[in-house]
Amino acid sequence: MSPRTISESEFETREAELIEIARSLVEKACLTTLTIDKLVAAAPYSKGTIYKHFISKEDLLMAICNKCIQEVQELFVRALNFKGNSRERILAVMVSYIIWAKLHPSQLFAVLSAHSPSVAACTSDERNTTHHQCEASLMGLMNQEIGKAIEAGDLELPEDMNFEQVTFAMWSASWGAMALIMSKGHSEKLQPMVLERESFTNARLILDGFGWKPLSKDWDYQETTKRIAHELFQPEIDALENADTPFIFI
Amino acid sequence: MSPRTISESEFETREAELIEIARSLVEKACLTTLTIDKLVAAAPYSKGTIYKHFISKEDLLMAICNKCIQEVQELFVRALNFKGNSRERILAVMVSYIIWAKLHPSQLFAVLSAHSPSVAACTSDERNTTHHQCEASLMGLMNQEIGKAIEAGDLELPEDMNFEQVTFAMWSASWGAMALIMSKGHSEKLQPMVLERESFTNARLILDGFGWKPLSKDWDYQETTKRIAHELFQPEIDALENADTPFIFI
DNA sequence: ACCTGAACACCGTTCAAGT
DNA sequence: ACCTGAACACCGTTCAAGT
Repeated sequence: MSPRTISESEFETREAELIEIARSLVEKACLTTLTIDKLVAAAPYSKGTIYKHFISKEDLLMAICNKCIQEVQELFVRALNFKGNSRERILAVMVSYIIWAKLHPSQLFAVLSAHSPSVAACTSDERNTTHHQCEASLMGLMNQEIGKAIEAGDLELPEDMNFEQVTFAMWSASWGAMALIMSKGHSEKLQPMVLERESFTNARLILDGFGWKPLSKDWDYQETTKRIAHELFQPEIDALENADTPFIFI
Repeated sequence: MSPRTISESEFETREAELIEIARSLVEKACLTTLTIDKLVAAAPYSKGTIYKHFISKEDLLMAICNKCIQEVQELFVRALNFKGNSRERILAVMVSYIIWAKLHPSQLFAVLSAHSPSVAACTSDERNTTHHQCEASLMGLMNQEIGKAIEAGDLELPEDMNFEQVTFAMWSASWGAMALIMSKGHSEKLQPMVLERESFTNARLILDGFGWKPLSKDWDYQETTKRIAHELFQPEIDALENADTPFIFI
């Protein structure tokens, strides 16, 4: 093959291909066993070429994380199309996140791990920028929904808070539940915790705390959850069923 | 020195010493740069001896984590002695946790990192058991407080929830806020988030969601926070001030 | 101009030799 | 019985040589 300048788009295609291979390696084994050597072995390119794309192993991890966030974003968009009130749509987002996490536990671990100072420290500036854009985009979807809820009269923004803080409250509560439950092996105390139930509990408490209507006492959100699953995520629900990690309806 | 059998207590003393050296290395630099080689260099024992105590690097990390949890537990106990109502005592626990995290950000990172399946997988059974005991003990303190709150008529246990779930809701919401804020470098969206404010917001929402009295609208918890800081943690507050990472009163 | 893979450095883990 | 540290294996990163 004669040497020639590869175009930017070819470069990007190759990068996407590498990220997919890396993700499949994570999926087949786990994040800890992912090495650059294994990526080289699984990819049709050499080590040097791979280091043209990722300046470090952490950079690769962040690239995987960003791809995951984009995938989650698609689910969020689908969730926000749910025909219902504003709080039901927020619940749909929660459901979609939980479904994704249960479908791809190893990828979730990549997302969790990518959120550590040591990873960001070894990541290229562009990748970091992209990462922040990905997260800002997710937050933007939520902020938009908050605006709609206020417009609809379902929510009153606490005077000393902005949209980002409201989103952060929901985000961090979900994040904590996921991180603790999904990351944990066999803790006696955490064993009985169920991701679906605890996530919904957190969401319910936070949303009731905001006075986001309809309050949990005034609405059957269990019924809403069933509708969400059935109307928006039936294929994913079936996939979870087949993988013997069924979605638990509380 | 003539060879002789070392006693169990000598062995434990040596282990505690090694853990302290490892913690000081983490404190001086960061968790990522901690290596067994550096521990060997800093400790008066050889590599082989260190592997008598820790079956892997992960085992050492878990040991550090457990020591941190014990330290946090002492702060919790102090917090629960606060003279006030049940919800104020819960707030005192939150304050103590935030203070510890701000005093020891690198150690917090060790605690966060230890909570990952890959770490638990490479940890000795005893260490893992101890870890679960440490966390169960922390949860036990909270559960006890929940019992007192119910007795005092401040809280009504939701019929479909047990004590552990109530504790988990508070724990996971704090965990998520800490993990996201402390682990993050310079995200534009997360930059404006303030650990103290966001943690208290989460706690307020969760506790209001439970209907834990006095509700935030009926009590000046900002005043309580000041009292907690002053009456229980003045030395730590001063230390934070001197470290140029002051505790932020919202 | 781009790609390759040998070479290097670092670090977690083991174990034969020593006391 | 206990300790030591050289040796090994693995893996992230670089760069001189090749096309």
